[in-house]
Amino acid sequence: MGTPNWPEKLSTTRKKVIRELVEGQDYATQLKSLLHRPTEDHESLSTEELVSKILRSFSETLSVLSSCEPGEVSQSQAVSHADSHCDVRRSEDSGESRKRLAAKDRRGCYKRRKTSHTWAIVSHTTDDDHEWRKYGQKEILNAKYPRSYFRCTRKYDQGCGATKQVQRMEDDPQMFQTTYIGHHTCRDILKAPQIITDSDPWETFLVNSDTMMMNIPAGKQDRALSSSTTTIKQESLESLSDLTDSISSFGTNLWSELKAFEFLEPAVMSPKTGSDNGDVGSTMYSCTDTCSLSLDMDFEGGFDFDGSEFL
DNA sequence: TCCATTTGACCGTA
DNA sequence: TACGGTCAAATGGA
Repeated sequence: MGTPNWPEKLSTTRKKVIRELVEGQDYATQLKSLLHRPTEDHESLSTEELVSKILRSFSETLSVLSSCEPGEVSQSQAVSHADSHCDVRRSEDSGESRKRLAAKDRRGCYKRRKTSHTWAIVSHTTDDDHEWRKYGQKEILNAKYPRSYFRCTRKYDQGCGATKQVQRMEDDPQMFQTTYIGHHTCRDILKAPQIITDSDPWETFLVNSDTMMMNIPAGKQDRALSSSTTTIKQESLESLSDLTDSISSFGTNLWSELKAFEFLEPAVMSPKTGSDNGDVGSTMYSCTDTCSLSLDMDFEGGFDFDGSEFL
């Protein structure tokens, strides 16, 4: 995949990402100390302000990273290619036999994404700040309620590959578990990406910070994933402190990853021919704990290198 | 008539 | 081979 301007773009992108992460790490550290000694200190920022700043920092980082993912571009191309294939089929026939022919011809029409950037939230509403179109519903084995499938309405005009799956919770039918797959690449300026309006900062935290959620101490992950946000809100101060520890360590680890990334950039820049479009993210980060947990970016074949480049 | 949703069938992955 | 994700024709509402 030839993306000539990709190195320069990455360079600026990297700087921005690093700046955002450093900022986020700084705020997280402040928050941590604030939680350890919750005295009235009017000089420093309040916890809420700090949380907002951390969230903004990570949102910005994610946004930058996703907007420069070549994989997203290639994905859109793949989509439009597939679509055109289907459209040809669609327009060429009509009548009784069409359905069967069409069904046969559908082979290769779509490619299921393998591992993409996914994260889940549990909420009483399925609404968020994006427009979604429902494209399917499926009964799931051992699940009481069907799962609904949504794609971004900008899929075809802007090639946005974001999708979400919504499933009603079995134990609490009022609540929905929403799984987001992929980040929005559409440019809907009026609607800030991944900001849940009716949520408090911690809910938003879960929405935005899939990678951080992975860093939530074991045992809390499940609760964060499967229980309602109310439960999350009731987390004790100690838990919050743990969380800020996690954020801090996430920032620190990510920082070292990025430094390594920066150091090895020439290798990154050389496209590896003949690779198999594998799960770049996991290969790339399989060397450290952080990697397997964080930055699980899936470049979907566009960012064509693997771990061997680093060795 | 257009657009969103429903639904049955197809297809990829484990 | 079963399950789950996606497609696209059919359907219904505005």
